[in-house]
Amino acid sequence: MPELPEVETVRRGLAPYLEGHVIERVTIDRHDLRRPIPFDLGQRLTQRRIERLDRRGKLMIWHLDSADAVLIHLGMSGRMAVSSAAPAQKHDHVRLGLDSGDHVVFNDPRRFGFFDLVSAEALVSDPLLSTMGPEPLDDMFTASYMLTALQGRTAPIKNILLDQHVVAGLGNIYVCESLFKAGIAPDRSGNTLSNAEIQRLIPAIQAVLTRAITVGGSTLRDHRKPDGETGYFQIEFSVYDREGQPCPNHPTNPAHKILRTVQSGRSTYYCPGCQT
DNA sequence: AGACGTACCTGACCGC
DNA sequence: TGCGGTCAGGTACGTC
Repeated sequence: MPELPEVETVRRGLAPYLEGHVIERVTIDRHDLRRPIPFDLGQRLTQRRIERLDRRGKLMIWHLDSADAVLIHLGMSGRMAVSSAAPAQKHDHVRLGLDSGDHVVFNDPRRFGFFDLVSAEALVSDPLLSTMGPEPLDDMFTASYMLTALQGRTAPIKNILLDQHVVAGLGNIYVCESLFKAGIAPDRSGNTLSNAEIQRLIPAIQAVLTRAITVGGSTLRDHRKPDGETGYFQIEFSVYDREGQPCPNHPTNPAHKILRTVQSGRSTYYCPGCQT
């Protein structure tokens, strides 16, 4: 699930319950996530105040009143939830009790995500964070940056946009949707994109992400806002998971039926009429 | 270096 | 109802 809009939705949902509050109790269910939970995480988190919630790509970062920061990746199936008091659920790996009486839970059935605690020095050299490409909604993410990034890249543009080193936060859903909006076929080699196409791609990505954040992300199966509500962007998908359905731009034209292909083992949805 | 296949893990869904 | 196969939003690693 969780791509940039979902992580941003979770961050915004959690912030009012967490920022300024003190962690009083830490319960860990199991340590063997994609990154092992540090054995001393409970000790280092207890009595720490959460100063600020941040996000970088698909990573959520909690800045504390200590030299540590919490790094959270939701993987494929991760969720965060806040409640006044709810019974522990299956796959609740980390549970925090706050001074407000609220409980914050990290739940991840597939354990592709992680809940890590790193020092300030380790944060800047973190293998994910230190090599991550620009934030797509930042001024740094421009057509000229992308032109350089695509030089010499023969891989399909779909795969390149999934590469977090090129641009942060895009996953399968938002890459498919952005390429549709930009009118670019997903199997095009990166280095064959024209200037005009790159000029369309940047604002297309930004528009798709911005709209998705506005409506709380996409809920296919797992994604929930911290209050348990679903996101709503899946209602607005143009191509993703819409194989055989009409393209929204040309609903009556049979040459504009959404197709599904597989690229590097992952589903790609696109309109063969609109995307060339 | 870049591209590609595979592995990690659990749950949902489909056909039989 | 149960079983096996397939698929899923992501990243890391080995190989060429």
